[in-house]
Amino acid sequence: MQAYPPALIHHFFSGRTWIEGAALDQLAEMSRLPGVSEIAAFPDLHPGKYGATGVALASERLLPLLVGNDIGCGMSLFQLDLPPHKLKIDKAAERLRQLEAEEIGNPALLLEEAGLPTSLAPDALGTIGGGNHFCELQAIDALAEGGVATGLDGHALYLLVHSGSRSLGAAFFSEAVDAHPDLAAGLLPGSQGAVTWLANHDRCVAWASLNRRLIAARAAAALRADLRLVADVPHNLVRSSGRAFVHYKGAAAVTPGELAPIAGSRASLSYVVCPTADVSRSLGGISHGAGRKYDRASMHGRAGRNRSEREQLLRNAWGGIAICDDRALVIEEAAAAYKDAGQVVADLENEKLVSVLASFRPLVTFKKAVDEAEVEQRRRKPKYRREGGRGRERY
DNA sequence: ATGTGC
Repeated sequence: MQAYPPALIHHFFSGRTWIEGAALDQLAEMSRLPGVSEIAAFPDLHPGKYGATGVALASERLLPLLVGNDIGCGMSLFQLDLPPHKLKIDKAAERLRQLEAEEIGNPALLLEEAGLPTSLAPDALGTIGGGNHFCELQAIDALAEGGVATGLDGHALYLLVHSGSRSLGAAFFSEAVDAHPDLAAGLLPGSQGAVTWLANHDRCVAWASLNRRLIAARAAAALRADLRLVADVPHNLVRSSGRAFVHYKGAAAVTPGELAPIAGSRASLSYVVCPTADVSRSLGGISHGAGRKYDRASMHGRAGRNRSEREQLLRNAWGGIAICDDRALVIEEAAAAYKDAGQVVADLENEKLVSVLASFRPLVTFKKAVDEAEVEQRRRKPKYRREGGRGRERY
């Protein structure tokens, strides 16, 4: 095997930001992957399954493991034609609870309009998914002069949507894993494996963007509002740059001058920033969110140990509420699991990668609502009931 | 992240 010199690792975070040692170890491992020339690490850096998250990485080989299974995942921000002063949070939450029951139109037609095959996971369109994904109703907390100039409006409500390619990216990911036993070593440019993965990748990026738009359209319909797209920025993808592939893993792939959302947590502020020309120093990447401080498993026992604590986790300091009927997810996504997005943004600003345009407070965070129809169907056809009585009875 | 399942 050919030996490569380890890649240059650039840190775009300060000593004030908590960075887990395991993530730095992963960075060092990633710098020794074949073909890697340069790595940019951002303040939301944290350990991930196939390498650290919060990273942009340039390599002459394609490294699908680094992008992971949610190919095309990203953040989109929309402005609503609703003023915050009229908002009744409980009423809005009640309406948003029905988000995924709202019509999205003809999926085949929507896919066709997006230049995608009509067979591409049409039934999953407009769904949020799990994990850290959400659709959040927000109001501007603070607005810089530069924010006003870009059309951000302190007297409007906003929707921030974080979602990806659902089962589609996962299917292409495992397809690549199955086809290439040595996928960790990367795919060579122009190889059949690289061409196939890149084509699937491009579809996932377009599908995920469409998905976020449809989630927002559903939310706007539930709120009886109209909406306009402010920003749409993916953070799990690859971009070609000359001879190199730049891999973004939990790092927003930005363009100088084009607005980018940086998500806070369920109970802390989110931001909209304007990337500067200096992002050429960070491989065109910036942070995409606050970044995890504690992994999902270690949150159990750390937060939400009893019912009243869990109920508290659904409320925030601004009177906002979260809709999440999944008890484990409430705990795993507690604000305490995340770093402070304000510190993340301060580091990026200090590195001259961005200017901050506005901060946003969370009012209603839609994560997961129990589908009553589905529950009812399961009740009729119990999954674990068998004729022969093998296995445990569920009811 | 994932219809998180034999």
